[in-house]
Amino acid sequence: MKNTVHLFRALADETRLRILGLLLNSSELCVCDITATLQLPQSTVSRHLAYLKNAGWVTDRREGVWIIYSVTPDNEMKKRLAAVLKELLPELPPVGEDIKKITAFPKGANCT
Amino acid sequence: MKNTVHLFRALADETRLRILGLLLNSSELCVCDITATLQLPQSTVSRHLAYLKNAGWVTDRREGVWIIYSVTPDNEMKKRLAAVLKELLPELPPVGEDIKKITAFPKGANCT
DNA sequence: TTGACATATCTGCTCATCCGGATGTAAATT
DNA sequence: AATTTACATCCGGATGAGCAGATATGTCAA
Repeated sequence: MKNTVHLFRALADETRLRILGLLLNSSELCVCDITATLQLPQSTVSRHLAYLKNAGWVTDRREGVWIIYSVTPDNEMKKRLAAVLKELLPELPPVGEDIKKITAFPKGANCT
Repeated sequence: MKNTVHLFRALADETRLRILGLLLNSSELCVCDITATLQLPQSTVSRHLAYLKNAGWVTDRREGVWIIYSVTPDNEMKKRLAAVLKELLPELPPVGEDIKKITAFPKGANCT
């Protein structure tokens, strides 16, 4: 139960919904691409990614210099919710814009 | 977007998930039945119901002395989420117990 | 109209979370 | 080893949410 509450609390924030919107539609992304897309301080993005990771919404893996995040629903509740979010989040104004932005530049374009 | 955040924030609380679990499986309930089932102070239940109402999850109507609450998803996001919650919330320990409790006594049994 | 009960709101407090700059850490390249 | 790049964490302040007791409102019944 506490996990479920934590799960929803992670969704109760605009920045985190934008991040999830991006990740659900891009399969995986590094922190710098997300930061560049959202136009927010890197510390803010990093903190929200940590929150999502802690709530079990995303996992990260290192690939050379970068740390790659992706959505990995590990139970039925998350899977079902992820499906709904993937479909409906892009209809929200900021998320739709974000997705357009990130598909406009090639992967890794914002990392040196 | 702010509505969506508010929507999820309403789900990020154990008491409110329990209330939704009850309402989704009982179609409609008065406050005193909910209070009796959850074994929480009436003011607490009332506050959370107001929160759910404000977030657009439930609506209320007066019927004599009682105020009857029910879940009324008024957009696609809420409809899809409600479907997931109706199916999966009962699997969580407190919600499952609550539903058993409320089906055990007849409607209105807790109101004078 | 008065009393009793169901429900809502007010109140004061605590605690969690948010933010962005600054600083820390880890890996990779030279 | 030193530097650079990518990312995480710490700090201090501000805001907002949660809580439950106390109080108010509204409805019915006598």
